[in-house]
Amino acid sequence: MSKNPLKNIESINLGGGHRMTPQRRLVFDVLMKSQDHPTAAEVFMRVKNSMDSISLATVYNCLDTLVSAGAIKQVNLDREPSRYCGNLEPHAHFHCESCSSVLDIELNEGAEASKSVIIPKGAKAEKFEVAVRGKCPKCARRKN
Amino acid sequence: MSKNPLKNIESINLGGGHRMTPQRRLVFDVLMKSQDHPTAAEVFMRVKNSMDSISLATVYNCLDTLVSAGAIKQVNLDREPSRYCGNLEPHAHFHCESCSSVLDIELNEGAEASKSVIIPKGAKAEKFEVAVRGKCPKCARRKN
DNA sequence: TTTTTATCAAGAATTATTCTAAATAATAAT
DNA sequence: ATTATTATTTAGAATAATTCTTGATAAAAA
Ligand SMILES: [Mn+2]
Ligand SMILES: [Mn+2]
Ligand SMILES: [Zn+2]
Ligand SMILES: [Zn+2]
Repeated sequence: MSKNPLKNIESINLGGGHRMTPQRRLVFDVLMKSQDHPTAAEVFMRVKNSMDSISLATVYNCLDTLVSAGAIKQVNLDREPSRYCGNLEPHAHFHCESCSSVLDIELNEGAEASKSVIIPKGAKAEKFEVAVRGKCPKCARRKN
Repeated sequence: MSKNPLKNIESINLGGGHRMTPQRRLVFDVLMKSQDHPTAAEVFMRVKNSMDSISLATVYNCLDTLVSAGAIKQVNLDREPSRYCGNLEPHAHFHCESCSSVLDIELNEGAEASKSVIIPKGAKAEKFEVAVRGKCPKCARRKN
């Protein structure tokens, strides 16, 4: 069973006069099938299998549109290229320091991240993000 | 009272045959005096007041060296330029979405961020980071 | 002093991303 | 159905933060 129960892109409303297009559909589909948080360049390579004529600029455009529409998420690690995530469930990310892979991690109900920090008086906190870095299971078990 | 009780750079050991130099001292001093998480370009401008001949490349080099030595921290927000922080106490960061300022926020003792996520079996978590984004007190009170 | 090593500075190179402009396609208006 | 409007795609140029290269300088070691 896939973690991302294949959402039908037809059901996704992009809003603001945005059209559903073959390119956007393909980019979205790649993300729904991916568990590994691909970069724009990786999405580009995967989409090219279905549509050889697509350009990298279009992939960037589609990713931006889908992120704005809330259909996918953008994941930023330190100084590395942005990665994209098709898992819309609330979750956090684990960044492996040796292989740079990104894993979804579940949030613990009851232990909210919002309770771990003290928001300054008068500030309006809108989003809490927890990131963990370390070694992924694969890299942790490797000797050295 | 400053939040960063002016650490004497002489007392900082950079390790690995790294020398203390006037440039590194100045960059460090700027960070100790700053509460606002300046970017490399901002550090550059501030350091130029004391040493007009310093170059941006050197500021980048000094910042990297100081970060590696653990004398300062690097703070990365989404796709924006890196910022640097002289506050070595454990703390988190609040990113204002309207003015892009970065504020230190305190960690709540007892409600650890590590408890809010479920680490994958076999992974070695080394660092937990909580980031909050929203509107800083100044921007929140402004009538839109 | 001579040799070695680290650092600095200027500018070139890199790289992820955004922008520009022209072509194409979809939608709306007539 | 034609025409006009608007959105989209594409290739390539531009941008911007950062890193790299290289030739001085300077400090430390021999
Ligand atoms: Mn994810
Ligand atoms: Mn800070
Ligand atoms: Zn790994
Ligand atoms: Zn603000």
